[in-house]
Amino acid sequence: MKQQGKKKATIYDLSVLSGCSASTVSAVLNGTWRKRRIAESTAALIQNLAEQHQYTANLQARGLRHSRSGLVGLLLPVYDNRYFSSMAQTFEAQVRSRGKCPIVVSASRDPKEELATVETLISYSIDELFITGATDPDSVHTLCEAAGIRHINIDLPGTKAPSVISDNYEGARMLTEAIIRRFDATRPLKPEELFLFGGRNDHASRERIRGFRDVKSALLGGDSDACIQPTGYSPAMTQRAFETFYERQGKLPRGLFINSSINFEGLLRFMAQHPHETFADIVVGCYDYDPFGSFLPFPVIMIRQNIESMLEKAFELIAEHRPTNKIHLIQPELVHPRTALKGPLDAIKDIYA
Amino acid sequence: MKQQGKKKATIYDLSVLSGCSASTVSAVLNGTWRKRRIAESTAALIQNLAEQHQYTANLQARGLRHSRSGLVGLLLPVYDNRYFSSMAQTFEAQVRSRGKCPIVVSASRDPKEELATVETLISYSIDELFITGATDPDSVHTLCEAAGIRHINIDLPGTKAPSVISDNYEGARMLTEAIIRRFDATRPLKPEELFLFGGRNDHASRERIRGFRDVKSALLGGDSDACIQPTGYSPAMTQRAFETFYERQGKLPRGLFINSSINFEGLLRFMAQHPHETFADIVVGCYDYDPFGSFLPFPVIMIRQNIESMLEKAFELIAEHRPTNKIHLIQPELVHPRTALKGPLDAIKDIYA
DNA sequence: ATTACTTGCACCATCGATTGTGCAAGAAGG
DNA sequence: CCTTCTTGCACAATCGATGGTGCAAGTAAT
Repeated sequence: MKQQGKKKATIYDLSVLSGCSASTVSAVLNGTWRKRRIAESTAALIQNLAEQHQYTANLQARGLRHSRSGLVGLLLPVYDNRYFSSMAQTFEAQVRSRGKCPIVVSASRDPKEELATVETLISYSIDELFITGATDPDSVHTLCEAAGIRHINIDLPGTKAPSVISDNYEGARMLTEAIIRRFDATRPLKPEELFLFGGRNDHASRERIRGFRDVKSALLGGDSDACIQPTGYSPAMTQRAFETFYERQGKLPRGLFINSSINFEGLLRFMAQHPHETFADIVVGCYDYDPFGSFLPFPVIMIRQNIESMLEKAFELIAEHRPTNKIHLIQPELVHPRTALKGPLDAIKDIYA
Repeated sequence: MKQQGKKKATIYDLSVLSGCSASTVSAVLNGTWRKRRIAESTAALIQNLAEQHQYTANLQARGLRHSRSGLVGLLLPVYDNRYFSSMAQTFEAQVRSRGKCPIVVSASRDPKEELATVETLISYSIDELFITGATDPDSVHTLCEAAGIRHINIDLPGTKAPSVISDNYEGARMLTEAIIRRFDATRPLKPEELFLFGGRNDHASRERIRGFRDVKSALLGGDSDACIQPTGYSPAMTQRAFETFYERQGKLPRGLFINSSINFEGLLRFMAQHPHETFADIVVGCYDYDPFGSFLPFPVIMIRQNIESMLEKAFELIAEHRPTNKIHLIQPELVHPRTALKGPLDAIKDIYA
């Protein structure tokens, strides 16, 4: 009974086969048939036919009719690091558990790409959009608004849409303090030995920098602009910053606050060019958690953002009838060196076969 | 001129505004207007209106008409590791460069979820589907076949659809040999000191295990089944395998072949429970590349699968009119310890602002 | 037997875009 | 002035699913 290579069966095909009208077939197959007082026997007949012919609804047609698609989108800047890939993984699970279909797309932190991508998603009548790492959240907001699409910002505070953000200020404070305290009282960290690398002029970076400076000057004093080295979210730029620093100073700072795991990859590239000894005495704090990063040969303290809670809260907010544009803060977590946390992959069953 | 909160403009709205028919509007906006001999001036008028009213086509309607959507799908098992997240990242870039819209979904290595997800994608009339890490590629094939959707397997050899796979056998050979040669001639690795952890009964694992055994018995002799410890693709299971081994032997094997970075995370969890000294003398080979993994405190040799080449080849094959079901092998690359390779993120421009 | 419901389903417009076809007005040619 | 093109566009069917409305046949009530 297979339709090999043929077109897919439609309700019209089943309508002819069953002798019923297309609307009856439709009602039976989308579950509204009791409401429409279709006879039990008719329903059974049609359901059998549908199964035999492997009927599946054309969701574009349904979406066209409903102006909704059942799709829920997640807009990411990139996939290829543990923060965003965990985000995607968790998002998928949560959307599926709500009976919808998750769609993940990335826009490479390119404002044009972002808008084009969002327009495309809107054109497919996605029902909801979760936005994270957008460079221009307010323009994205404008598009969604115009199309009447519910949307929410994650870890980026748009002024116009509700947002769930990680408490970057507090996280940075915890991390900075942990770095400082990690040093022995016999050879404590001096103010000119603590630097921040990475980040750019986005909200998250600004907050982290603020937290870093506040704690640094409180505990060590001697704060100056020189200890902040923004490099954008680029491994190559970050590597260059380390090389430059090293050339000038002949060594790395003993205390390193790295703004994200992407920037941390810049340090890896630097490491590949220099012997082990270069890193004998350093302590790294990285704002992002990567399980492998936690086990490097020097102490790496990490901040794990609470992705599940952020998404959970986001789903909650987006479901509200009239979401307010308030900003919801979620606390991140400090992760000590040599720690392997469970992640979204642990939720996946993998029967060894 | 913004349509704030209103419905989106359609060709009918523009039809009324311009005084032209909807078909004329459609032709102008989809670029076929020259072919339809629409006057230059009419086109300009309509294009202006479209811009003023922020017209964007309803892609569900277009897709319904065309039975195509412009979407290209990638089916992943999971997002949250560097192999698959790199795959997603590279896929996105390649699809975009071809003017289509990439859609990435994961199915958690669950056969049911896989089929359901593919059915959903088919229902949206996706144009092409790239499949990787599916547990049941042949069923997926059957669905695609029935719907007439071009599809291709990546790193998993379906018998029924064309496949591009990584040369897992050769990769495993290189990796095994590199592990063995890493040991000093003064204290060479003995056959009972080399173990393989991870993997399950899928094609990739089988090939890797085959390569491992062949090289091991050739170089060290004394092969036995005991040195293969399959644990599925689960960090937790892998950790348990290490703990069990450690309890029994009082130490880890000096040579460790780890089947994937997911399994490597099991080793991280084990590491968290044991002091540094436990790992003083070991050499790890991991089949998968993770930049952070490459810099752990002991030598980690990794295999980087050539994702760009695999996808490139896949795009080439899927574009062929009549693709043959042959299997195309792509060579992976050995990565020495302490190596930070460039990745797909380097292609992303990040102007520091 | 007449009125009043209930049951079970068919009819048809609709969502927005696409495209084959047809046709009027004007230009060109005889 | 009468054909024959060409130009420029309108008409209407179509993709597949949905849901409001209408209506015949059957049942119950008076």
